[in-house]
Amino acid sequence: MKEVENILNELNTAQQEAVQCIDGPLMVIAGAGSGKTRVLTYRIAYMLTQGIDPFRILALTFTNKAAAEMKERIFKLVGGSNAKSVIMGTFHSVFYRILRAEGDKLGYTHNLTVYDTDDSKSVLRSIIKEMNLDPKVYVVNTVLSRISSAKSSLLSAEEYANNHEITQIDAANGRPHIAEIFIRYNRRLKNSDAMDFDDLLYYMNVLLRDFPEVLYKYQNRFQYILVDEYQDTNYAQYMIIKKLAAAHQNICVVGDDAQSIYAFRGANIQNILNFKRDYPTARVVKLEQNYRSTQNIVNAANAIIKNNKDQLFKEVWTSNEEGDRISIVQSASDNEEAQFVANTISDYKVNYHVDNNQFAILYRTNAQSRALEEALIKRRIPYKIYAGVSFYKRKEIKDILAYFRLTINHYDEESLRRVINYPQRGIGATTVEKVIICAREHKVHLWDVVDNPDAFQLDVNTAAKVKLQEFATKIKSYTAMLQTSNAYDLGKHIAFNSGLIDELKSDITEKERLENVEELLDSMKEFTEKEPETSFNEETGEIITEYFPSLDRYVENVALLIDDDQEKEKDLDAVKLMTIHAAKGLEFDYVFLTGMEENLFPSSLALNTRQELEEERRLFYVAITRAKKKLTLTHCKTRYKFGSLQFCEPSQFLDEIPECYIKTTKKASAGRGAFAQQRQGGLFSKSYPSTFTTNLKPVASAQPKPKVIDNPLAAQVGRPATLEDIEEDTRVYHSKFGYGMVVSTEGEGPEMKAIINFDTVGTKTLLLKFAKLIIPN
DNA sequence: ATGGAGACCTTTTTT
DNA sequence: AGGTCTCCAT
Repeated sequence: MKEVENILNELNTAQQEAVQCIDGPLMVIAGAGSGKTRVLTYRIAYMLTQGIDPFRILALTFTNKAAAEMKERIFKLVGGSNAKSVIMGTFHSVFYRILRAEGDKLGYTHNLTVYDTDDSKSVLRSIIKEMNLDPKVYVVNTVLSRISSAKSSLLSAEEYANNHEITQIDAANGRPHIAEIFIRYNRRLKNSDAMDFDDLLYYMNVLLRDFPEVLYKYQNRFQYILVDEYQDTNYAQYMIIKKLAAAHQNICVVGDDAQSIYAFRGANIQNILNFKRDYPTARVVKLEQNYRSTQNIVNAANAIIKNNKDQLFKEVWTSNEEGDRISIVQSASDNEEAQFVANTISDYKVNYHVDNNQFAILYRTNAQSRALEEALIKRRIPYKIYAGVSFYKRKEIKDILAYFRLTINHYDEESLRRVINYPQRGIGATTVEKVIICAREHKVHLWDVVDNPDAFQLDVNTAAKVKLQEFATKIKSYTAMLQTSNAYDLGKHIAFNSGLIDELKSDITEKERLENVEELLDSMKEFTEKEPETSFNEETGEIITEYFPSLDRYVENVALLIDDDQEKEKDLDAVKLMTIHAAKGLEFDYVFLTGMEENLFPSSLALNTRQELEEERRLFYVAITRAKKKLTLTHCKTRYKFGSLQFCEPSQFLDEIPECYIKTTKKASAGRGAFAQQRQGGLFSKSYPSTFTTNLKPVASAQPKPKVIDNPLAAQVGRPATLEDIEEDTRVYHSKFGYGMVVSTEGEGPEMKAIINFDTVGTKTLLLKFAKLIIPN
């Protein structure tokens, strides 16, 4: 174990203060790149050197990755079982563990299943169908988000239904039945002995609220609480923390209000802004020295975030070198933007011998990745996209996990429905429907009917009944093995015995899915052989150092896991592509932030309120502060959106960067005037032919891209027209028809048309997205 | 039962 | 454009 002095010597003054202040409430405002994780881990290490019992320390994170990383780093600092024994994990996983132990008080069992978002949606779909509601009105996503935010605000379904304000909003939106759906949804989950993600927080609150002895127990257990990313907590999380910390007040929250970017998921920035109000005696430590980025980047980021009203004061600074100025580059189209980025990366690699993995290309929306990918492929630059479906959300993985879950919990309705006829075993949709109706009529579980159709006078033919019972028998045979076979043995048995493996093998195109199942089995093997982590019995507080690695243990662990192949990713030398959200917490030498355009970033959907715009600005702040050495912002004049070509204006955020940090000057005028400005020069002045040729094999989807609107005449006679330009009596120039006057317009957005009376060729009706009109000088 | 055509809808997404 | 969902035809 490291000595106390050593731990403290590696920290600056503010960091030391944050580390040593272990009693009483503390808020650490950690600016970007200020060594937040370092403080968190050193703080825990420090506490351990002070003789604090690791079992008394609770550290909550938002991601499994963050928890794992912290664990590893603490282990390196202090080593041994001490580090392992700190209760560290995501909000959801820690509370899931507690709820499994205490859930009987709320009418759940210790086999409690967690439904992920897909499961929730599937339940909702079936309820909406059962209620004969129009799925086009009751859009699953909308309904789920209503329910989710209610739960995050600790509103029960009944309170929701009885709240006039809420029901009136729903009614006004034409969805008066959401409250009823909510009630049924909860009932369905309860009946399945399942909780969704929000329930894990909601019921943890209920537990602490309604059972004083439980509250007392955990207040006593967790005498030191640390919360990472506090700015992203929602109300439910906030309340849990508040209740747990109420007795001892040893609560340390770490975060950065400037990096709060998850309001759309219920995160409430007020939690961090109001910490002082909640804990008047709280100490506040600000980590303001940035160790990551150049002065230009840090200063630009500071200047931008100043435009937000909701924030805590802090002045981030760095002693790093001044560095390159920020480049702003305009391209004619999204494809050219992508080519520019790829070419620049190539240049850097050649000139400065930079590895691929020091580059990141960031964007606001996932859809933007395609053009970038194609350009990188052309340039033969290895890349990896960080997005898409996580391993545990893949169909084949969910299928096999559904078998596991059903084995453990027969009442898990979603799992039952998922696998009852997959692989096909002659239990068709009609039979399943009848089972559902029958179960609802008798108010029993689907499983009960499947297991014993005759007991409930199920109205299907004998053959179907036999098949149902065969299925139930099969599952029960798995259940019987839970105590005798370890997770790997049973998992493998189920994979083969259920027919799942054969099903995947039979279809040659499913090879990847088969491999994924094999990978899952590998991970089960690893789990089975792994030395168990120290745990403790929630009920008795007894420390458990050994347990049988059974399937239910495995599922418990995997239920809330997302990342899988972190290890592989670490040494992968590839350019990284991801959304800005996904980039939070990461850093790269060279960052390209693409699509700096109005309506894309900031998103057109975030322009309604100041709060929304401020969140976009924080997102911009996060993006900028990812860069260590060099930041390049790109935007283009046209971009394909939803399949049609759109004109784009530079993002208003570009105007917020003081010119002294920008490589190429940018005139102050925003909006129209800024549109035609050229932003080239310096390092990026080199132009690349737009028909960049290589002798490589063509890109996967090598369809010829529609020719970009890039009219060379524009520079001579005027600027390209935007949709907003076109109105009655607007004077325009067309490369083929010459000058003319707009007579009238019809339609909106990409489909907007204009009737134009041309001086020489007469009246024409033009679809504006194709017309390449120019506003004459 | 199963698959193909067409309609529809697009932000971000730690669990 | 592209993915997902629905519905209809086979």
